[in-house]
Amino acid sequence: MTDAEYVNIWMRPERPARGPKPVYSRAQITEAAVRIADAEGLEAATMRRIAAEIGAGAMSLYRYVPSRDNLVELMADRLMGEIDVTGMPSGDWRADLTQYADGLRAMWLRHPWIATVQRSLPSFGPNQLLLIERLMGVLDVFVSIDENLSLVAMLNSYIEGAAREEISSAGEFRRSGLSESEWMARSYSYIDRLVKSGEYPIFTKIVMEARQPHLSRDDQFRYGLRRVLDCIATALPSTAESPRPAHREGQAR
Amino acid sequence: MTDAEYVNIWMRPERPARGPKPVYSRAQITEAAVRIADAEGLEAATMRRIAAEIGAGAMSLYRYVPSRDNLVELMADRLMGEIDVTGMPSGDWRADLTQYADGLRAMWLRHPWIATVQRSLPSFGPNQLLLIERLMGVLDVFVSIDENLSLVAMLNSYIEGAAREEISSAGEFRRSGLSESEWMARSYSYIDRLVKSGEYPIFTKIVMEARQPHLSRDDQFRYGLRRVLDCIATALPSTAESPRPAHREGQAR
DNA sequence: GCATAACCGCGTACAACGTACCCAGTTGGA
DNA sequence: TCCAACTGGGTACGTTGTACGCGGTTATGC
Repeated sequence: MTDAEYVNIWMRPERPARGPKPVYSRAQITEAAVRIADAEGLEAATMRRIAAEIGAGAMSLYRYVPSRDNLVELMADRLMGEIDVTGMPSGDWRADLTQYADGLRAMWLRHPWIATVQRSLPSFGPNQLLLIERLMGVLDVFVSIDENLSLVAMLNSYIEGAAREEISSAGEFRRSGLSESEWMARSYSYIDRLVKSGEYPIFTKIVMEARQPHLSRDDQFRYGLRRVLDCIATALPSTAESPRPAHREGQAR
Repeated sequence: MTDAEYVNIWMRPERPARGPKPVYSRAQITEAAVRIADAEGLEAATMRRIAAEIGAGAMSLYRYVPSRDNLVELMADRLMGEIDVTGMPSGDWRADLTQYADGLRAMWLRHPWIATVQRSLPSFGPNQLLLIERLMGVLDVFVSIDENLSLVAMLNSYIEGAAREEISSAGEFRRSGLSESEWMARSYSYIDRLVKSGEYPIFTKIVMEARQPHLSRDDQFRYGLRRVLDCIATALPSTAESPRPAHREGQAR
């Protein structure tokens, strides 16, 4: 009954404060779990492993967190806190959204396991909430709330999609157990076979382009981002664009 | 050695053809796994459960598939085959991309568990390859290959992002073990507390809007998609837009 | 025609997982 | 001072992916 009351992690108090003082803390456990996930992937962050990391017994974690799923929620919200959105409705919406985009992408690349946590239901942790307030505050003065939602969703989709692609194509060799060069050698023969078959002309062009990219990953991201921002600009009133005209090319930074 | 040769599922032959005739098949196993995942989520599609579904012993599956991870790859590629891209470079790129977008979104909503399979490395199954050829063929005549990649990535990100949001906000209550109404009642109290606190004005506006949406999910998707297509249009040469002018409003269909 | 190698389905077994349950020790409020 | 409410954590259970090996089946070389 009292347990069922707190289906939501964010409503459950960390410690009811009656018995002996707890030795550990949610923050400490979350930190250890993030550390392990960063180094070895999310599936390596088992309850036993996390407990060992902080020198506790496996079952002790359940004094602080109701389940592993809930701990992952905590981890995800902790990551949201890494994105710097201080002073975010600054007046220059392009600068704000660019800073946010860079921050979110960088966070994904630092913690690629975030791609594997599916929010089965929206989870509004404190960091997530703060992010929503600041980020959506940027366009709030220009457009209606549903227009804002639509635009921010498009921006977020672009960033996450780009990050997902970077993660899957460049990193995350943990799962396969192969080193990067090993995998390259293996998959090369398969891709080579596809190319040589002549049945996939466009795929072949993609492979050739990928072998000799003339844009760095950062630049590719920036290029696509500028396109998305230009797209957002068309949905804003003309008064919004004053600090930095849409058609003039600003420097990259 | 001979096993290590086939790290890639698509290079491993289904059956070496020497011993007795196999009773089952990869396609049959994949089909059963998809059926279970659709009904009860991907984590319910265990090897034992899949085997039981087709009336086989658990270990028999390993005669056809090297590991569960590889089976999931097979499942994902099977899903790609559901998207109708026949005769796709039709000349009307807007119509083509709209059809693709609707198809991909519908597929995601039919198989929400696809959101939980992370391609740790790009997996080019036959259906995936065919999709790439047809889809990227649409813009191939207008732009360079890297521009095409950038545009298609943006489109895909939008579709997947929108689908992810629909899945997490509307469906997928399997994991929590709660019914929809139960969960609504629980989370309502949390959201209500956030709203009443007055600390989150924009979040509050979002909640109010969500309670009384004035656009259906389909329309929301279409609205955002049109914006993305308009954005793509600006990157295309003016000759591309002939069949359907950008500034004239076509009917929804 | 027949031995044999290469396959088949699948039962058993094992390590690793999340976590229910329990117990001894600790502590703040009465 | 006592006891309820906590603490850390050991043991144990059900479930998972899958390594291994068995007895039966079949295409192939002689």
